[in-house]
Amino acid sequence: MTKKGESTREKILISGEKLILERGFSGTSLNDILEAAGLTKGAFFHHYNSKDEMALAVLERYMKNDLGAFEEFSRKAAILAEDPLQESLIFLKLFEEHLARLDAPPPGCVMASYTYESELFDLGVQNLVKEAFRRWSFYYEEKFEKLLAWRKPNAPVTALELSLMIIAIIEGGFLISRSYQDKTMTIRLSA
Amino acid sequence: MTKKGESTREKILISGEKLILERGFSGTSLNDILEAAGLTKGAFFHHYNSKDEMALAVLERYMKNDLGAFEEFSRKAAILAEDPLQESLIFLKLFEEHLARLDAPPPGCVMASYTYESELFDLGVQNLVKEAFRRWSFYYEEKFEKLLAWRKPNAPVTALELSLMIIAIIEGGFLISRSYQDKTMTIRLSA
DNA sequence: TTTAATCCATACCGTTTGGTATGTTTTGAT
DNA sequence: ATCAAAACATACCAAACGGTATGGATTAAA
Repeated sequence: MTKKGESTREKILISGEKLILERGFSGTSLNDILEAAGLTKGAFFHHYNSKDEMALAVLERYMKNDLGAFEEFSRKAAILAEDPLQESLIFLKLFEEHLARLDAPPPGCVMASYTYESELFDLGVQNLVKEAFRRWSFYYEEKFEKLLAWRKPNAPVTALELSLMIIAIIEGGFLISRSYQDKTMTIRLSA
Repeated sequence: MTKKGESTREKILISGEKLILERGFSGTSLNDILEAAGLTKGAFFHHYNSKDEMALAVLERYMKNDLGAFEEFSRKAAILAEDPLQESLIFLKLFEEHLARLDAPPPGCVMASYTYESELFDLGVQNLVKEAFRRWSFYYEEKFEKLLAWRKPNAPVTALELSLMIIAIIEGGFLISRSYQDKTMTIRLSA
């Protein structure tokens, strides 16, 4: 894989992700993507054997970026904080600023987009979406574990419940803020 | 509009909603819908002038059903309860049972589905989605108003914030439970 | 500088898409 | 029973779709 090749792959995935988040996967044609990326079919089918194969690549890239940012914020928060609660709050703050920054594509989540078209995807993609949610949830679970060990909660909640809850809130926040076309509305998590 | 005509309209909208929730709007072809409904193009274009016109009708029907159920649960809860908190809890319980019942189509929300393909729809549909969220949120807002007036909350929260929060949780719950293929996971709201 | 592999553009193909044209059946009122 | 309007089926269409075939340009190692 040459550098040029790698770059066009990225172009395809970037344009693909953007358009998929705007119009959905099957609402996005290959020509749409290639026009946005300034490429042609020859380039596309040299790198991917089918549109579905690209769907998988888009998801993998999204996951890598997302979990990468997650770990970065996690590290920063661990350094800056002095106790578990402060750490979580700093982390959420960083995550929030991150969400506020990305506005070029309408805010959204590739997993969520694929989920609402799930019947179209093969099991490989479906399972990867599930895996992504699981991984994401597990990261939060670890954080909540630490919190719950540090201070007993008022209500009897588990770390797993809380992690699923926060993911649901984020995903729902994407939806509402997008429908309202108000990116600041990706709902304040600090409640 | 004869009774037969009304019935075929319903068939189209029912099959349409089901398939749209499974595959997304543009992932669902007219032939898919018509095959599922046992009809042909002649029938379809007699009742709707375009696929987009049907998208609108599907959304309108979904809103009517959804808000209808909402008001029904609201009435029942008001009768059964003795104080605002109990009323809200009963309402949530009814709503939860309602969600548990509908399993034939994969659980989901038409507004959410359209939102992740929003660039494909004209402003009429986009605004109706926004309106649906607004109405939905307003119903919850009223409930929270009553609750907040009854008992001062610990944290300084507004009814609007809480209503948006609960909608986000429900929408996010749809997503996760669907990806996990576990309908009981549409996340316990009682937290 | 040659050379083989990678990379990509162009032209084309079969299928599916949303939509139309036209004719037949069904319905409900008179 | 008659008849006009409503309801539907069938056959067809142009455009867009995902995908292929082929040949020319780039690249990087030898």
